Amino acid sequence: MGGGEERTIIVVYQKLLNFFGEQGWWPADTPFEVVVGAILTQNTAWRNVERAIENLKREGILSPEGLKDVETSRLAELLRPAGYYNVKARRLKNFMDFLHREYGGDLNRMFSEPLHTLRQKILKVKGVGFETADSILLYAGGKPIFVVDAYTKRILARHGVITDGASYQDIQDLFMRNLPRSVPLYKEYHALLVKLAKTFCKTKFVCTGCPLEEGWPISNGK
DNA sequence: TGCCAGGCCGGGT
DNA sequence: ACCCGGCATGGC
Repeated sequence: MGGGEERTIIVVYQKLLNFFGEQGWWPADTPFEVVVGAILTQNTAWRNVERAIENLKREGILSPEGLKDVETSRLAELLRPAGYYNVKARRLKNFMDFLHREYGGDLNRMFSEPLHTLRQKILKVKGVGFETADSILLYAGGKPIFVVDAYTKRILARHGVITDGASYQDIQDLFMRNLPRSVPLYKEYHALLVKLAKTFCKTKFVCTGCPLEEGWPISNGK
């Protein structure tokens, strides 16, 4: 680590971008769909989230009004393929309550709030933790905040950049103090880490063919 | 078949 | 300030 920290963070990005190319995240048609997807993808395979979102679209309720008005039990049934459907129905409802109560159901109004204020408020919504909040802020709101997920932790830990005990804030700070404050960069970097994990880290313990292994900046850099 | 997936909450140390 | 069990479907 030491003085190589900044270089490490940037070199990893360059390697990933060079290897995989632009990812163009988040996979959604609208900012509202990003919000819904961020909650539904909690500890869940994205393919299953897509099915649930398809259900919401088919029923014509993928909107602040639609999700506010739908019966929670019916919403849960539509979310079934995404798993944890009772929990997630409640969490979507919680966020809708918040959105309508504070901003009249208008995402643009919500995102007009200053980043730090908004982040604290979103984190108070039951069912929205650090990753979900930051995903919403970055990918739906275009706010400059770096998203840390299980993949990010696993990849950094495996390559000795962090220790297992590193907190969300530790890791987020690591990225944000070593990168320019750029929304497109934050978006792309996180997307590339997910791409890397999905491609080469099939389980928590196996990581074969990882493009970071060759010439890993920790070992060669310095 | 069992383990895992783009977490989070509530209760217990 | 951590640590754990619970929540649930679909893919490999």
